[in-house]
Amino acid sequence: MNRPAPIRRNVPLELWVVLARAFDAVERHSRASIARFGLGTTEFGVLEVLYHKGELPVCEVQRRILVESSSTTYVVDKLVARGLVRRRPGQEDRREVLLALTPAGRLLIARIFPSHAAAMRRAVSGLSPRWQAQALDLLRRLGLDAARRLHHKGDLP
Amino acid sequence: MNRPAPIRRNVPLELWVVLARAFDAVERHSRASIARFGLGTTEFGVLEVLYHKGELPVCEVQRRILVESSSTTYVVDKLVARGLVRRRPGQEDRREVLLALTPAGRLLIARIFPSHAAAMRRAVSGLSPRWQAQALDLLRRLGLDAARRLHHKGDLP
DNA sequence: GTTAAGTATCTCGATATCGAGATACTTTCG
DNA sequence: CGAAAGTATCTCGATATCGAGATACTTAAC
Repeated sequence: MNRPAPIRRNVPLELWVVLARAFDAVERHSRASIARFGLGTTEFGVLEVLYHKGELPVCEVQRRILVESSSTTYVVDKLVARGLVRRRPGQEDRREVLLALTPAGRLLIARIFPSHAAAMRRAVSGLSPRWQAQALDLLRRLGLDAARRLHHKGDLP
Repeated sequence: MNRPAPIRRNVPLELWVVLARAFDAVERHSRASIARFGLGTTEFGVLEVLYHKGELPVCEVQRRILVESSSTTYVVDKLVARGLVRRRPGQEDRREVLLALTPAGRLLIARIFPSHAAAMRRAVSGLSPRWQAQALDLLRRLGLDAARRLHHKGDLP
């Protein structure tokens, strides 16, 4: 009935599993925190990036919040409808649409961001600051390399 | 033009960002690998857990693949329709529905799993085995603690 | 033993996300 | 210049996922 204790198993596969689990658990914290303010995580992401970076073209926002372009349009539509974000045609590059917070949007995100940041601090507080920094470094390397490999087509034989 | 080098900024928030980015990048590898076989990641997840654990009640499968119960029903419906999985009423606990692979399902997952595992090995190969083990440990601690905190209601003030 | 609370599964409606393709503009290069 | 390739955004249809609630069964409490 017992399998013969696969001591050092498949580390890469296990790493993928714990990565997914950790992301899921932390993301639930994020989702719950953001839901307090009647926003979805993607909507919050747009507000937050505009809050910290100022006016940006849609494509720049899209790259930062990790959703496809059609979803970005959808979410921005909702934020514009709620009067939190405004669109403006790009000046130098007329393909672009520039996004910025409205005063109402700025007010909202300024009010809720600190509380959300605190929630996220608690969410990752299972690691001490020292280990958080270590995890930060490892995850950055892992993510950058995996992203780089996505373009190397040779990977799927 | 340069900001004054915010040397050690908000580590928890940055950790959350790189966690999300790393998950996204590795998940794209997973998705691309699985798409080769005409399956979605959740469908693959069900096949894989039944392949490695044998017959299981729906709730057990659900816990492992990290989706809500209604989505599990939806995905299992599709797999049953394709003849890859079968349902069977639970014996001891008659609330349960037991899931198991059909011969066709077992054949399929046995055929594709090794190739997918290889793809995931490449996806996380930005870290050496030593650092993979370190990341595994940190992510496990991070995930378990974050999951534990989800029930502590005191966290959102 | 009866009731209450808990758990497992499923149904149904709502919605967030995706992917393919359309359009408009920009950059590159012969 | 002018064509071709590349990029930014949006539209539209399809679908995966969720959340609330319904049903059936089990466990715990008294």
